[in-house]
Amino acid sequence: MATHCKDYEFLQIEPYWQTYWSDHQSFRAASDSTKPKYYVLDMFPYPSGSGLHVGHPEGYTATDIIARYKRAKGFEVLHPIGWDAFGLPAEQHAVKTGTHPASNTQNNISKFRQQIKSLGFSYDWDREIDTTDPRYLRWTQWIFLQLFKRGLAYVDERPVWWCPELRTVLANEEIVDGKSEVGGFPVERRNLRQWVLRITAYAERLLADLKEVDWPESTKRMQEAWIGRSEGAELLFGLEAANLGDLKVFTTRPDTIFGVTYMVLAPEHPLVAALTLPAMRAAVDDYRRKASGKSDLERTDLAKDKSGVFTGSFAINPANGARVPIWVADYVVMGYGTGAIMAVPAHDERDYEFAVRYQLPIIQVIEPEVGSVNGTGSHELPFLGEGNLVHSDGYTGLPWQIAKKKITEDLAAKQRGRATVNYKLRDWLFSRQRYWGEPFPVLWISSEDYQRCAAAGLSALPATPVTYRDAASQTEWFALPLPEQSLPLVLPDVQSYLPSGSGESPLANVTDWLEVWYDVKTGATIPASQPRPDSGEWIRGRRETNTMPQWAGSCWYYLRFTDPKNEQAFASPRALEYWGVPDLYVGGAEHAVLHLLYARFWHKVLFDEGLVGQSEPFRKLFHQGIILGEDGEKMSKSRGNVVNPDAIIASHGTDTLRLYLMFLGPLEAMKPWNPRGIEGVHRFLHRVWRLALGADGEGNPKIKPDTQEPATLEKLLHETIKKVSEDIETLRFNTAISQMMVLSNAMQDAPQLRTSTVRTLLQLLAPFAPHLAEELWARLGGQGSIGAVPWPVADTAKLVSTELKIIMQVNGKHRGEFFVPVGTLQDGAFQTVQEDPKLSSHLANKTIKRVIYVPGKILNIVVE
RNA sequence: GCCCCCGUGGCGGAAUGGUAGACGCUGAGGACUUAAAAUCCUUUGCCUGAAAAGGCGUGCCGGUUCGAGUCCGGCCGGGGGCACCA
Repeated sequence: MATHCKDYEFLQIEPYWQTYWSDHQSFRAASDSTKPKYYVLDMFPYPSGSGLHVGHPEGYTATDIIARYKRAKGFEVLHPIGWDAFGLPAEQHAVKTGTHPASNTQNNISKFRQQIKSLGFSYDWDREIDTTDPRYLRWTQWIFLQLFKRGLAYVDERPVWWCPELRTVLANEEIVDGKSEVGGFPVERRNLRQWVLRITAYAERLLADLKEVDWPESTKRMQEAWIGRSEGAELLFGLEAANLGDLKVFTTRPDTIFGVTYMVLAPEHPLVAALTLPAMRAAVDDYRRKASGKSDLERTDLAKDKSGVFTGSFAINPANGARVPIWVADYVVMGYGTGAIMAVPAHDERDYEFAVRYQLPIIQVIEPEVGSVNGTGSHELPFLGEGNLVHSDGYTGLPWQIAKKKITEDLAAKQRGRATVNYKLRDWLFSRQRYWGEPFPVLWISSEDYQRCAAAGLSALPATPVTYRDAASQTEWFALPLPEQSLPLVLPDVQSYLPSGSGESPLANVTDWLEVWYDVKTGATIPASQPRPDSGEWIRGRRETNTMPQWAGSCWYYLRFTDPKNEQAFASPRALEYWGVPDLYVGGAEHAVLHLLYARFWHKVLFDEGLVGQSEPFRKLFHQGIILGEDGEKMSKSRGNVVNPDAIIASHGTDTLRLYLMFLGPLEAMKPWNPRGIEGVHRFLHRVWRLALGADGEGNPKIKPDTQEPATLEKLLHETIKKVSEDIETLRFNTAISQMMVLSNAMQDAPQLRTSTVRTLLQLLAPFAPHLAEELWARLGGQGSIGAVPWPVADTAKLVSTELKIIMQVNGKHRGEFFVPVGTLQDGAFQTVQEDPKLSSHLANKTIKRVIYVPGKILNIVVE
């Protein structure tokens, strides 16, 4: 038990206790425990080639403190770690070196694992998972099949960002300032066949259920904004060319319909060609060509300078029969609403700007209420505020909200519109043309074969088949899900990791994997190059060459941790029932929208399937802040301000690193690294060492099992127990540490110390600096691991004082202080002041107007 | 442009509307030492003052209150998110 070093030799002590914990399985999370459970989760890392930087241990230390604290509080704690190991860098490395991305990935994982282990976190390493492991990705594929079955996955030609340099498709979020996020290469638009997940079907619930979670308000707001719900109406405008039918627009302001002076179609709108008159054709075609060549970025760059062309056609306003010109302009986008708008320049900034530029009429139909708080009566346009309708036959005088409802209803009654809700949230582009990702467990088969499979009821098929038409061969393909028993579908080896230049992944070149005979009875496949077997029901199929994006594995990993080795299910109902979902989830704010939204979506699908018991995956969420470099800038290799945790562990020990990371400031704050500050906490740990042990390495002689301590120290001890406990619960670790410093300073000054006092300090310190705490605990005769000892409880009887310090103020200014017995009333306190010549001197020659007494705190005397 | 968060000593930061600056770093002085490191003690917001004490002070301006770093309004500065979403 324990090392024998006389000094604080952290390089001996830390590995010793890490081995001890590992040997004793100190952090094993038992699923059959009778204790209440606590599940605390870190956002698992992508094991990059550059290894850990100090930002990683910041969040991990926080959760480790919570985990160790909750164990001491009697909880069965699940505190796992794993690897979000699919990712573009590994694939790029493979392209460069020709080695399989799995080998590079495993090297990186080993490095991360070793680094994380040296930090002494109390993870249950038996539950380590790796998203690229076939035993894991099998269930990622399985969950995809559940989405597929429910009609939440489909295939569509989508204009996607194509990066010629990376030879891959990028998601919007992988593009920064019009360049690829990785490498900074130029990107362009290309239409490619993509898998898309119908997250929009869950938009309403994803929005509504934000009310149920304990998350940072800013994160909830970001998700709300991302989902972007807006209530309005779809309205039908007739067309002068009646044979073309109606023009459908979406608007949030049906109440302004009498102010419509023109219509705008997005350049990609399907009616543009038909509505363009011959005289306008050249200009419109030219405009559309230019618009299609523009990236989204260029379009937004030109936001200040709106442009458009007139088609020559007119629409008919369903409210008043007015003839309205139809324009094409790229400030209207095809992807939102109907891709067409009614323009009301008097009450919309964008329409106003456009109308001014092209000298289109502007009709005001909302007027601010004169004399009201909001309304000044001024008619400056565009007017976006509250008000009543004007120039709106039959509605004039109505407040706009009422008019909005009424006009929508009236148009609906005439079959000219209906109230609708629109979302900014788009369906989720769920495929990548890459090698290093989960293959889709789907086969493309012919229409006839699909009909046969459907008739035989052999697979769980969606209500509507997922199909696509191959442009070259004009064949329609049907997506057949693989049966559960043939999962996992693993990646085949490839000759080259370079994408096939056509936009398909390298998998398109692996003919024997790609083109197969498939036995619908057994789910078996053999290469199509072999003869079709005689027995069984073999059909021809082509595998999907797309792979899933990196998000897939991280959408459900928190569930796998509850039962990571299960081969029958993604997790057993029993494990899911006991562990449920994380009680606390800690990770960076950079995942505030996408990862958290995607995971919530999948979780809700699993909830709808009856597979999980909660509608939300992450009840409580916390974002740790970013640690900046010494220079106050973001840490980056190019700036040369990166702090490597390995170096700190070697020079100061991991307990010091952990403590310092928590002492820097509030966990959520962005804060710079200060190499001198670390000496302060290191000194603190040295002081604790010397407090416990003498120079000989034996117990400090001033510690006695039963000795008299000053009452003030006893009180401070219990105050510290209370504050440290509360601060851990609220993740305010910096103030918890400073309180322990206050206590240890007082203990250092005390001539005698009770053994129990020292032990309690060690217990409070144990979640923060576990190695040192274990060592000193053992040296002072403690039994077993300090982490297993029940957490100390503050004795409230020890917290009360008999005497209170009262601040004396005159007109709110601090003028002195005095002591009174507990329970002293205002008169008593005032009398004390009057009897004290020094205090009462402040009242000389003054008229006392009022006295305010806050018992135990303030006596404020208001004088004239 | 819109939405959100944040501005406190030389530095990181602390403060249920109630002593602003806890705790730590840095600096200064001292003890120990042949010397240095380490350690320990004192001190460290600014101004006046020998001291006692007093005045000023939480980005700026105003307000509410007996009392404001904290609440309200307006500005200035920094950070994050969204970005023609009709």
